[in-house]
Amino acid sequence: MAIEFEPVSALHFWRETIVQSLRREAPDLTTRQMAILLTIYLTPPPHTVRGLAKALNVSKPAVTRALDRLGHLELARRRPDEGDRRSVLVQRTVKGSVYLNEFADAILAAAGTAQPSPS
Amino acid sequence: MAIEFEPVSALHFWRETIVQSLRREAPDLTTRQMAILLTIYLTPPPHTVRGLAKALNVSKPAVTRALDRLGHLELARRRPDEGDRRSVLVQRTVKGSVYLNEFADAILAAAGTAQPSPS
DNA sequence: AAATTAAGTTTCGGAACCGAAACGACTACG
DNA sequence: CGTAGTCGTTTCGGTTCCGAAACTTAATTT
Repeated sequence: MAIEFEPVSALHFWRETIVQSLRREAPDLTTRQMAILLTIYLTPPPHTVRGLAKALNVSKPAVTRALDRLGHLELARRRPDEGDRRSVLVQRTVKGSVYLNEFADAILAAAGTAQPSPS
Repeated sequence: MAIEFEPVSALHFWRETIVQSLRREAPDLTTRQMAILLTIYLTPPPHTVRGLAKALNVSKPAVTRALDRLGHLELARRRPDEGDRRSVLVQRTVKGSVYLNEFADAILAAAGTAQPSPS
């Protein structure tokens, strides 16, 4: 799928994607929660609370709370670090993979519809 | 700017954009608020509360509250409809334009880094 | 074995948000 | 007219979120 991106069409594309996700029944994640979820799935492990907080410029309690919510939704999972029991390793789940696959589809669909308006 | 989009790179691109906006001092808008702001700026007027609510599949009180916040941030403005005084017309502002221009820049920048373009 | 440092969580007070329902202002219809 | 319908806002009860600071547990240092 090839896209020619200009500022206005970039905004159209963004709008199309988030409007689609508003319509879905999929759980509505905050920006922070989404950033954490994407980081877990897209960057190499291990992922710790402290590492996520630093990488995303967010406080540690905010990461903890986001993980509470993601865990409750079964989109991510906490697992104690056997090597250092102070640490927590954040891991992926099947539901999380499905959720992000569907979200990627929404992005691609939006990229398709937001395109045709060069005039 | 040309982009080849595949599912995983679409997610990388999305992550890059929202992580950038997390870092900014720019006010953090909810998904609904962002959808409303984009709709005001990207689709033809007039924009009313009920129209926005219907277009975005959101309740009217949610639109009212989102407009309260956008108005307080001066990203959008309410103006009474002289023709039908029950209605409110939602209008753009200079700050809103600036905000979205910067956001478009963030999208384009993310598209650049998230995509080691093969062409 | 203290004392210190580190990682993550919990507490605290406050702010923002949500849907459903009630409400006031206004228009349209009979 | 008056009644019904429309539009946007406000109220109500409840949930979620936030940062700062205190706290718990575990590892490291002295």
